[in-house]
Amino acid sequence: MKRYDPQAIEDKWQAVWDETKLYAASDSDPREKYYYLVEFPYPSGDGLHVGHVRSYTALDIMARHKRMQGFNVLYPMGFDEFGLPTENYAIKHKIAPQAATAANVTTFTRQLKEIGFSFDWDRQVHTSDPSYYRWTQWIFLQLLQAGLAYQDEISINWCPFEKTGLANEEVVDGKHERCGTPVEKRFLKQWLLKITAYADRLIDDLKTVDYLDRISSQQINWIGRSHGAEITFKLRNVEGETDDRIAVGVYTTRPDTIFGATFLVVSPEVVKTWIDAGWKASDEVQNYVTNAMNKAELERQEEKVKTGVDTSIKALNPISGEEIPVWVADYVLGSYGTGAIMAVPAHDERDFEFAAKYKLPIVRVIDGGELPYSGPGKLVNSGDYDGLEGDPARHQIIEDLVAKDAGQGATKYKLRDWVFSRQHYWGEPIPIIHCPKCGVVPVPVNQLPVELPLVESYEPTDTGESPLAAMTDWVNVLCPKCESPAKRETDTMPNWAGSSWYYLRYADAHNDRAFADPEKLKQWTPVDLYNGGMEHTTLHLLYSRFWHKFLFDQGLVPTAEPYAARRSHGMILGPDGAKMSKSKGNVINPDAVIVKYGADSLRLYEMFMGPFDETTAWSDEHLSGVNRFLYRVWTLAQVLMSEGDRTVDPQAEVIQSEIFATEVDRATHKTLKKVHEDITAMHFNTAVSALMEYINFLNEPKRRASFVLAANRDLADRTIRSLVLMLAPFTPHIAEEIWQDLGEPESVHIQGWPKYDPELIKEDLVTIVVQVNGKLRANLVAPIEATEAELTDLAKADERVAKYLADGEIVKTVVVPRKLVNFVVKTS
RNA sequence: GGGCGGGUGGUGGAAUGGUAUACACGGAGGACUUAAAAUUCUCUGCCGCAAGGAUUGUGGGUUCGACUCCCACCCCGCCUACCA
Repeated sequence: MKRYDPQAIEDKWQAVWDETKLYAASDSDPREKYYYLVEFPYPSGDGLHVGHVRSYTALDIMARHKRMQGFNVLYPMGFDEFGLPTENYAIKHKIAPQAATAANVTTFTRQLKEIGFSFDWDRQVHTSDPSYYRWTQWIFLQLLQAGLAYQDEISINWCPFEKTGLANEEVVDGKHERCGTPVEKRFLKQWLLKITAYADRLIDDLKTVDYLDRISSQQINWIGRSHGAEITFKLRNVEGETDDRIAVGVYTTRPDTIFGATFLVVSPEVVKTWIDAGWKASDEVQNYVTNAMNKAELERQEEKVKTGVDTSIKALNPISGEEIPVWVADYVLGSYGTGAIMAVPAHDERDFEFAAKYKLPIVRVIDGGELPYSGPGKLVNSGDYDGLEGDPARHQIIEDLVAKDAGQGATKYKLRDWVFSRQHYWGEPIPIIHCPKCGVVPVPVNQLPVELPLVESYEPTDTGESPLAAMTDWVNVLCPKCESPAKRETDTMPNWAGSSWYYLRYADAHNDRAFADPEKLKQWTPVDLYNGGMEHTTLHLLYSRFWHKFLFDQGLVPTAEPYAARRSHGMILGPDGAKMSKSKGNVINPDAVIVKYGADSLRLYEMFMGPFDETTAWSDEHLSGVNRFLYRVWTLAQVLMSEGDRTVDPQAEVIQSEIFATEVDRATHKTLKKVHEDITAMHFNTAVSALMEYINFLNEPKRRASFVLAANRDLADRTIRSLVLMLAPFTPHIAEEIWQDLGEPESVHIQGWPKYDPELIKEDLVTIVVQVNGKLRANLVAPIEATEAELTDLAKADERVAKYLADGEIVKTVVVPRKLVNFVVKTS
């Protein structure tokens, strides 16, 4: 009997699939398209992670399943190559990032092929390839032209370890999310992209796509839209005079509490602009502001006790007419709203704390619970507005503010513009030339790509300039407009640039005249199903939606949203239940798993380990169970296929009847239905369970022996075929091998998916559960069409039930046809 | 503090109003073997010798019937956070 040798058959078939380009998607195929996308990997030196495998296997199964159902499926793969780990590795080992990337891509490619994913390798995308980033640069120039890219001298998050500016999204807990270094503040001239211009659409259009709820809500949260009012308080300086240099509006979501505003708080950032404008601050205010501005984010966040200084400025409440003091305090952020608030200590916890500390008045204006009370309620102590409820009060006050020209309704967002400059070598050069005469000049499109020059040192500098600045040959150019000496922009793009549009390039990966042909975009986009990690929800996913919407507005892509559906896989933890990390030594290497068990086992285990979207810990023991299952499948296949020796083992007890065939076919079709539905719903773990149950059923010794009978030849044949077809999406190699052993000349992966026959799975007998007062007392088997009366009689007749009915009165009988009978009994 | 998940045997988990614990792991015992591994068979959530009983984080509710629906609370995970 032929032995199961996973590694041998996997190598063999991978070579065949590669050579025959079995999974290449055709642009001219008239069948309905389906586009599955997984996040392309960053080719780090660590190699493929089992987390990649989980995501890629899931969509590989769906892609294979859809292909078998006759769809023209696109399931592409590429590499997100720019990024700091590669640069750091290159610096440390003194090799070019290009070389390090090439080596890592080779490893990743080998690993991906060894798992047998059905990617269309002809459409590979490499973000660091000039033929690709040419178009990344081109899109940037379109953004620039549309006024969505701009330069600004801003205080940015600066990572002192990697010596680069960071986007907000990359700062976690005041630390750089990748290297953990506390982030500092620096003032640098940076390129920014106006993602805030798309804030509303990025929220509102979520209604038009099918994203996992937690993904949508996380994006909505991150964008942080709130509705309120912007209110102008007239300011008077110490002398009681108005001063043009000091002015501020405040933003509040609770204009209804305006009578409770007992002071104003302005952020140090705003006060600094006053000082810069020439306003004379007291030494105390001056010091406080300087101090606060020098603090790193982390320090400011860590302060538990609020501090502040009275500026001696007075503000006039436009509604109540009251004069209140203006304070500066760093618990108010310069970067949100207007950078100033009206403090309502009675109804805001932070203001309450501050007022208590500095002995500022606290006035209740909303009827409700204990102070500080931030809930809803009727207005009190609010002059003419007393008695109004929150919503009408807010509307009325905003109306009155508008009438007095002292404010209006306003919508604010937490989302900030995307800091798009990095002071690093290993990224797309920003295609800009700075001319002393003409200013910012875009590199003419026909001169794209602006290629990264080879440099001697990739070390970032401390000056806030990228290493490219040292490349004078490259930096010094003539201005494309006036031909006077000019300099290239030396900052590069963040690593999120290339990934913001790569899914479009898959539609037309080799186009050198456009980022993609409009017809091909129409053919393939949008992505029908996109799967990726939750950690990209507020980074890559949001950025790429933004770019896509921009391209849509430019008429360059056919849809307003890039991804029709987005799903996310759960994290795989180490066997110890902790997040996998090199330092903890709990990293599972897929290569080792393949060497020991084979790729099919790896794939099947990752699907079986638990619900696809939930976090689960790795277990080698559970993996070996799946491996055993595949050996059982193999052995069973040998039995079902055995040709020459179809005699009965005289010792074996066999079933040789029509009932046997009916029973087997029914099991087959039930499994077909279950597996089909579970793949569609991404319930891969239960699909695998169903296959296991099916194998257990077929493998029962009596059945196994019966399959070998000459009379059951056809039954055995159709059973093994259905089994192999069902397994094909999950474990493509073993399925292909058995399919070939069945004498089939063509690949199993281009066969039609076997449809289940609803007639076949109809049962004529069902198990009826009999309960007394809701407690299970008996099971009985009854014909499926039995009436309520018949079921009641059958149930009453059962001695196990009768016992409980004897000493009481049946007050009610509940019958659910095909399912149960429940007697409600009252004992006297 | 806010948002989103989740809590079921020794373990991963199944069941979305109708037999709780499918499937798998682990464990126990048997067969095969000189032996071990592998394989294979039987048993295996808890208490109880058994009959039986209790049981899905806790407490309450709706229902003939609740892991499932509703209310309150406790715990865990992820995301986010002086966002006014």
